[in-house]
Amino acid sequence: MPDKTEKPGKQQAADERPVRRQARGERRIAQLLEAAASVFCTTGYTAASTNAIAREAGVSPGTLYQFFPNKEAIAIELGSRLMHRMRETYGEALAPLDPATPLEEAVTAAVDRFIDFNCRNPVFFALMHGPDIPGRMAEEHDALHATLITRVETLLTPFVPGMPTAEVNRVAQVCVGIYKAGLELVLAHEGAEREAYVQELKNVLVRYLGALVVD
Amino acid sequence: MPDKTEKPGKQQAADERPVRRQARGERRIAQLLEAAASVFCTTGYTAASTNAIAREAGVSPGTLYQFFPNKEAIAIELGSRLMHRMRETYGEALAPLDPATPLEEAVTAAVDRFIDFNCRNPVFFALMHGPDIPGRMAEEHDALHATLITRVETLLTPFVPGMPTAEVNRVAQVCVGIYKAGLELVLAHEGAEREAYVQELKNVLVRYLGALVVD
DNA sequence: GTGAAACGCGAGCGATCTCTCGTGTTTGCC
DNA sequence: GGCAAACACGAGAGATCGCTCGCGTTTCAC
Repeated sequence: MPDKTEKPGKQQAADERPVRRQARGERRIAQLLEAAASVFCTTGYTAASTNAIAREAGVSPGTLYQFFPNKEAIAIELGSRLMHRMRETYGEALAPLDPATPLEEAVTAAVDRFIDFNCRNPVFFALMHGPDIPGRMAEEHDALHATLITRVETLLTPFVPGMPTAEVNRVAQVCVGIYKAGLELVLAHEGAEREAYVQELKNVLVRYLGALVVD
Repeated sequence: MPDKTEKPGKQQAADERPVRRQARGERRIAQLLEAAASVFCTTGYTAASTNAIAREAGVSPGTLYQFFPNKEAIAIELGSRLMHRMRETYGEALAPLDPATPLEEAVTAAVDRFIDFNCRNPVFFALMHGPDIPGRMAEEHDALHATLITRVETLLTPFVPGMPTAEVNRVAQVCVGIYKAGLELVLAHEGAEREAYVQELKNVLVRYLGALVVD
């Protein structure tokens, strides 16, 4: 039974009470989500135990379940807040491009933004990457992936005017795949080495897409 | 306590008996490994239960533990046999290249071979991909990854004569990352669509590496 | 044929994990 | 101040999983 009562003041279906949160409760929720992020990062979702999350947050298991109906809901809410933060950080993300923008610049901007976000929020990668995502998490995951693909497609379209949509979709899938692989390498290194991998990721994308543009 | 007694006739350390396998036992082992491959493919390593593997193989849990000391040993042995099959299928893998071979041909040959192997043995991907690999599996994983990187480096060297080794290593890491991402997309599709993704993967690698060659 | 060892079974032990429940404390509203 | 609801606790119920153990069956060397 999912708990939609994180925000107070919303009317519910007949079988759920509003549960008016106090300031203390909101603080606990934030605390628990932060602890969950930490635990998910180090052990992954499935291996993370709710008791470990509660311990990390310095509360009892019972308290955790005061705010989340189950372990999955923690990850869902965490992912949701991450998505929200991502949207508000980048507005409409890698969106507004006048067709005059050169490809290299567009790729650089998009990669820089996403890499930056993922470096600041390593949980994002941990939640998205694992094959250990159960039930409703998978839906959320697929939805995010789909919107990402769609956005890349619209980003791509002006650069490859005559390409059939099926092929555009394929190219977008490949781009996202490349980005994920690059992100993994980037997160695995630090400092100058990390910067070098970022540059390499940009190179891969620019050269791949560049060949399609002049084609 | 790891069990090195899969092959009969080997002398052991003082604390382990040889355990002379009968033909029946070898058959059971193959049966169990096949079942494990199936279960690992559908649920991943950590989520796979030894009881499920035994059930899939049509034997009791006790019988499974007659041949494997623990769950990890199953994955280890499975990975080991997979590696062996890979080596014997491709000899020294993507090895002998006279320097006259054009880049595109080299990439095509290497990608085709690896993709083919991974399509025939989907467990390989399942075992390598998950972040859910515990203990000694991780070592095996890292070892394989390292040898793969090294091989790609030596493959790469004749094409980029003046490049410093650190950069060669980075390029190899990127290539392997790209391959993994491409493999995931390839395995997610079938028929003509799959072929198209294989071609796209080759394109990415050729264009990325091509720019380094003429550089 | 006979004995030893390999094979096979399945109930169940111990550990772990998710989630509950009874009880006590704090907070906010009148 | 008083009361209802939100918050907090932690033992433990219930389920699952890896793995064991005792005992019965099959195989094989002699």
